Amino acid sequence: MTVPDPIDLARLRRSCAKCSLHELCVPAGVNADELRQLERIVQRNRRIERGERLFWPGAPLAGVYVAREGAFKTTVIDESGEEQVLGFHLPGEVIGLDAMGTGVHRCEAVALATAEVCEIPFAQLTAVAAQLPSLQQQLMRVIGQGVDRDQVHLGVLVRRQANERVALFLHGLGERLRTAGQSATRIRLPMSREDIARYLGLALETVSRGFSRLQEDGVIEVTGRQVEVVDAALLARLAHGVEERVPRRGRIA
Amino acid sequence: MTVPDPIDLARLRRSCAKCSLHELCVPAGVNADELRQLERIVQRNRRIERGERLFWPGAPLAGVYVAREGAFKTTVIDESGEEQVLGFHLPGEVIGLDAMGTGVHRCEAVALATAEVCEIPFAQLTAVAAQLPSLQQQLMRVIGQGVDRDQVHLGVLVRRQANERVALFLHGLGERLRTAGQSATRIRLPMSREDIARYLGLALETVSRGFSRLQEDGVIEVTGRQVEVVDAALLARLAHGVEERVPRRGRIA
DNA sequence: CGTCGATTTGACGCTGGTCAAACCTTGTGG
DNA sequence: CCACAAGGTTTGACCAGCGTCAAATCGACG
Repeated sequence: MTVPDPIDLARLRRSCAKCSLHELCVPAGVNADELRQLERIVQRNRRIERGERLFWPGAPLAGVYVAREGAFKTTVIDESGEEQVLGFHLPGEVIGLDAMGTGVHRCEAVALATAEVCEIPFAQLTAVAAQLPSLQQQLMRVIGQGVDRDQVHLGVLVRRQANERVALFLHGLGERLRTAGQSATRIRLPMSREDIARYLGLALETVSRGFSRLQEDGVIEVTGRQVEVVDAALLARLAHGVEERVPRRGRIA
Repeated sequence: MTVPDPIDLARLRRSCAKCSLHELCVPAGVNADELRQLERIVQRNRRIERGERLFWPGAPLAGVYVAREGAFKTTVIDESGEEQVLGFHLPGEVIGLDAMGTGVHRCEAVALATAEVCEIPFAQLTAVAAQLPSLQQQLMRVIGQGVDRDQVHLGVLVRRQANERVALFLHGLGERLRTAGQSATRIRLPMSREDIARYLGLALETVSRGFSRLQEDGVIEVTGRQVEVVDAALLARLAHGVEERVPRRGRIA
């Protein structure tokens, strides 16, 4: 056991944050020694070209990934052959925990743009985690948050109007871009309208109409994949289902 | 360390299976000693009346639960005040892992019928798990399977026609009842049409019409909450989205 | 046997899916 | 640097599926 070293810790934290591993490390619960151990097993700077896959259904869980640059989508093909987009993964967000349960991936992760990822080999992660209760706990927490996100997503897909879904998507994306250290108002979408549609459970034309409608209403400016959020406050309200130009139909008192 | 004791193990396994803890214990990975330790901390036979809650949003994670009798639904209230049903929990299925991430429940669990539950206090579970890597892993596996289920649910809610959703719901329920040791064809639904509707993201009238349609097509016999599956094979096909796409009032060929 | 909530059934209109075509953006090659 | 090609995106027209409102009927339980 060594005495905690504030300077080293700070450097590692920065490096970790830079490498976007902060979801695993930063939110407290991991001390200097543990962070150092974790750092040691991280494999850095693996380059993934646009369209390349990080893993695919049936692949054994090799590791968890965090993009430093670029973006990913995770998808499954349902039995009718349709692609369902489960989620998008921006820099700093953990990818690959879906195989946690079975040890085998059920979805595939595709790079939406050329990406730089860090990889934590799973065997070594569990080995380290087994010796570090706080990391174990942190791992649980990250998984739990993933579940939370899924449930939120689920809530969005059901019972929300198409335009609300689009607004919520854009709003959420902005928030996440902000945490990733990018602008939340000047957005270059890494995914196509079709990807968004398959994420939101809509037809791609409906997504497109949603964007157009938001532009008409002065909420955003759209030019293809370039989106400028003009009225962030309004976007947030629309996302939370507060208004909607057409008065809402019958609702609980 | 004691030598594994097959007789004791068998007894415990049975007891565990009877108590419906099998999701945590049975699927291998837990040996006799570990199972014994786990058994020791299980609190048995807590009685929950219909409508009573096991936990609610904001409640700290006290333990994980498994119903031995009865059934539960887990729900959240979205920001517009609507109740969204996240899932139903039949005997043998673990309840309460949603608080894994944060340590605080985000949903509430309500008994749909008077229930008998076993509780594993969380603090003790983690304490035991910390010393038993295989249990730790098994815990992860159960959580992972929960995530899987969520993603399947998600897949159902999107892109599926209303009638397909109803068929898939009934089919899935039957399968789960079978694993719980009950009949998969003679079903007494513990939940209302409204609960089902809020689970599937439909209006309750649409769910009702879905049941009626399945009856017209000779798939099931419905009398209120009593459902008899007449043609299980057809139900399975409908659930998997094969056929359907039948002209307005035509029967399935 | 009566009451009350749950379920079914009917009628109608809106949201959003589908088909189709025009338009824009981006990348490529001349 | 421009022209062209190939996706990607937008927009329009149409209509069917399903949500909403309303009322009748059923089932559970006192």
